[in-house]
Amino acid sequence: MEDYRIVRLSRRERQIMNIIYERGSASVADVLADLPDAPSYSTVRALLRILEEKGHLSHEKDGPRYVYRSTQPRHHVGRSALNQIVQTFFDKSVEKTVATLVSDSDISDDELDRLSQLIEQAKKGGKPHDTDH
Amino acid sequence: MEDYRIVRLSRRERQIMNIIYERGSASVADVLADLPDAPSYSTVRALLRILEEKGHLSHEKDGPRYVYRSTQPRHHVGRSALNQIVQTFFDKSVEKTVATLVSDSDISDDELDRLSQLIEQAKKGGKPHDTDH
DNA sequence: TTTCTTATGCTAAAATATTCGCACCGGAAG
DNA sequence: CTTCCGGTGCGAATATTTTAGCATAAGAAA
Repeated sequence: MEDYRIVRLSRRERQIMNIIYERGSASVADVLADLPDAPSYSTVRALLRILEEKGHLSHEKDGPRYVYRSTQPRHHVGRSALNQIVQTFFDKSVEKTVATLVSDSDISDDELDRLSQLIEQAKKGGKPHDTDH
Repeated sequence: MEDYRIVRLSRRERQIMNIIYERGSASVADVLADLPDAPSYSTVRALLRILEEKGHLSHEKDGPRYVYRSTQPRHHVGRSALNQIVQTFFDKSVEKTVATLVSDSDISDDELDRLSQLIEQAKKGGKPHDTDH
C-alpha cells in the first residue's frame, strides 16, 4: 500500500531526504547549506553515508566530489507522500485535499484553467497522459 | 511560513501524531493498536507524555482514562503538511500536485464534478470565504 | 617539489529517543 | 474489608541518532 520506509527515517534523515528531493541532487555542501541548524560537514557526510547504506540514496562523482540522488524516483515518493497526507489529514478525501489546495494558495487564473482541463480529462479518460514527470 | 515543529519530531513522535490526526483523538490503547511495531503500553504512555510536554498534545479524562488530542487544529497542520509536499515534490506547483491527485486515485465522476465547481468558484472569488475553519 | 585546499574514510564520543519496570490509585467484584 | 483490574506517575536502562575529530588522497598554486 504505502512506503513504510518513510516512516522509518529519523529526524535528520528525513530533513536530508527532503533537501535532496527538492534539489533533485545535492553535494554535501548543498545539503549542509539547506539544513536547518546545520551541523558540521563531517556530520552531514555521515548521515549521507548512512542513507546510502540504507538504500535511500546513491552517489556518483562529479569531479572531485560526490553528488547524491534518491534511488527512488521523486514523483513516486511524492505520490506516496501525498497519499499519506490525504489519508492522515483529509479523511482520505481527494476532494477535501484539492479544496484546500485551491482555496489556500495564490493560484493564477491561468493555472485554474489548466486545472479545469485536467479534471475534464480525468472525467473522460480516467488516466490520460501523465503530464510531465 | 511553515511549521518547523513538524520537522523536529522524532520517528515515534511522528507516528503517534499521525495516528492522532487520523483518529481525531485517541487513548493510549488506541495509539498502541495503530502503532507499527507496537512497543509496550508504558512506552506509548511515555511518548504521549513527552508530546504533551512539548506542547503538541493535550489530554482530558474520559471516564477512567486519558484521551489525547492535538493542540494544533488538524486542518491547520494538514494545510502546512500539504504545502510542504507541494514544495518538496512538486516544484511548488499546485497544478502538478492536483494533476497527480486526480490522475492517481480512483475518483468518482461525482467527485470530479464537485472539483470542477470548486475550481470555478476559485476563479471567480480569488480568495472568497475560506471554506470552513 | 612542497604546500594549501577541498574532498573522503573511518572511529568513537555525546546527545536523544525509545523502551520498560515498579509503585501507586480508584472502582468493581468477592 | 480485601483483592483484582485497568488505569497513571516516575525513574532509569538501553538503543539509536547525531555529532565531530583525525588521517588520508588528489589537484592547484607557489
